[in-house]
Amino acid sequence: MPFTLATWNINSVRLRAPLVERLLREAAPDVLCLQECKSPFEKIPHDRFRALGYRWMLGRGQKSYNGVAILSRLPIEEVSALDHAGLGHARHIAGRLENGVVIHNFYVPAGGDVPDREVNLKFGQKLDYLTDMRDAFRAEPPRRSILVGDLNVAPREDDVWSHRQLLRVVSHTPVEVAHLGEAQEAGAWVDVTRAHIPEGRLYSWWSYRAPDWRAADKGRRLDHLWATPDIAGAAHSSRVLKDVRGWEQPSDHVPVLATFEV
Amino acid sequence: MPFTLATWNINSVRLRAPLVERLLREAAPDVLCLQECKSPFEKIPHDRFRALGYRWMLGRGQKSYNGVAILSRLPIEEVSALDHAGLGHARHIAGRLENGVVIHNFYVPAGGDVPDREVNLKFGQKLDYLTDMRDAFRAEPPRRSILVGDLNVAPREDDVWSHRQLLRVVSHTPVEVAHLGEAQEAGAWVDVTRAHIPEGRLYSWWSYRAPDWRAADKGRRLDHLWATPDIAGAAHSSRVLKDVRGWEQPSDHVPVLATFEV
DNA sequence: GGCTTGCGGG
DNA sequence: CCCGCAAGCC
Repeated sequence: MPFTLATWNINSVRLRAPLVERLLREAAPDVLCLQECKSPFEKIPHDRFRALGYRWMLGRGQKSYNGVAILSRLPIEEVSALDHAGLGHARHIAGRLENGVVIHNFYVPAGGDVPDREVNLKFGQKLDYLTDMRDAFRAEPPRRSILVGDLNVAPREDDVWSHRQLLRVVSHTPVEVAHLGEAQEAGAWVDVTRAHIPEGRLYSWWSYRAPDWRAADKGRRLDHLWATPDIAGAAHSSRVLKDVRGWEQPSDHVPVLATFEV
Repeated sequence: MPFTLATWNINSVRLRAPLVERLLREAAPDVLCLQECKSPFEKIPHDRFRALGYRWMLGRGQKSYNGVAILSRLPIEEVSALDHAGLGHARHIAGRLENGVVIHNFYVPAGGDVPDREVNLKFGQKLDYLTDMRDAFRAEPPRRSILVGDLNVAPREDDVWSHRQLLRVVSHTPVEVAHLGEAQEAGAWVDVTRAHIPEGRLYSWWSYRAPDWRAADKGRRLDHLWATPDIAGAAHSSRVLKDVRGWEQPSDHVPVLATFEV
């Protein structure tokens, strides 16, 4: 049975519940992974999503920050909720579908402004978080797994609007790209999105600060969809829903999707 | 030439600029007096109102609190901006139309929770404000004048949903009613609204706290429209636009209007 | 219950 | 530029 998976940094799931509903209606993924819910888990309006067929919801929440959730119209059971780097943040949830596929939903720390762990605690935490991801995948190599989320790193040159201008901007610095690469390699994760769309600039995030986001197009690909090699070949139809950035009162991120024939 | 005057506590003129525009379109008063603009005067979006024909705007503003303005499609010139009770608040503006009629726009202090000036500074300031209004009208008796605004007192028994239950609630206590009465008497002000609608309960404010404001109907008449005797007889068509309380994202106050044949 | 600002965070 | 708070006020 094929299933479609989507990941979306929603930037407040309560404020943007109508947008979530619209995505569920229009793109109709079987599973939707959300980040930056900015809500205690109990206060996520599951009823509104259940009414559209999404009977299952897993996640972790906290008051004002972070928060991840998995909405699903396929049965899914919680597998883990990891606290990498010991931050005590709601940044990960993992669930398993009945077909045995495990879905990891991550919200990697943004890392603050200055890309120097000596002067910016948050940058160090981001690197530590990615290191802990790597170590966890080394300790227990994932199988039949999918990893999605806002990883807050745009690894490739064509994942940003200007490689040169962003080399010292948090999200595209070489040290972050290296850390993300090690986490990816440790799990042998295949970048499904780029496997399907290997050429050309591809972004999933455009800052709120540029009002003419579409014209300027100064985006970054911060949101990722990975799979382990044993199921990566079953994936197809990767897409990044750029138009969602133009919806009414949008998130600054857009959904990234793929379909798996498993 | 007849002209129609409206008064409305807007509770943030910037947030509710669309509602102001709707009132200007649908009720089309010649002059609209606003209170609780909650905006520096320069930041009031006069352009949007000018586009509807309201070329003149007078007022006083401050950052977060208070603020009064007069929008007009008739020429109007500023006459005064009084600081009763020495509070340094933006609570009064007065202008004169070309026909000589002076319009006073007041926002009387709400007065806090406890109706006792010994324990509640704000209640004392409210009484002092009303006393200063009285004294100013005694010192210079108004002629051909209109006074409107949120006076934050519901003077009559049928100006509140329950006279008995509100006797010790700020806005309807005997001492406030007496102070307002002295200010009214000092200017020989005619309560135009009640001259035209003498019978029955009449409210201009419903708390935000009751979600079922229309069913419960626990209102108060805090917003007033007065005129001096020399022109009060020229007034007609008083109305209180109760439906405005049901508009999208409403103010807790509704507009009060009258037309003058002067 | 809803407005403002200032804050921390993106 | 936009989010969710925490205060203070109405």
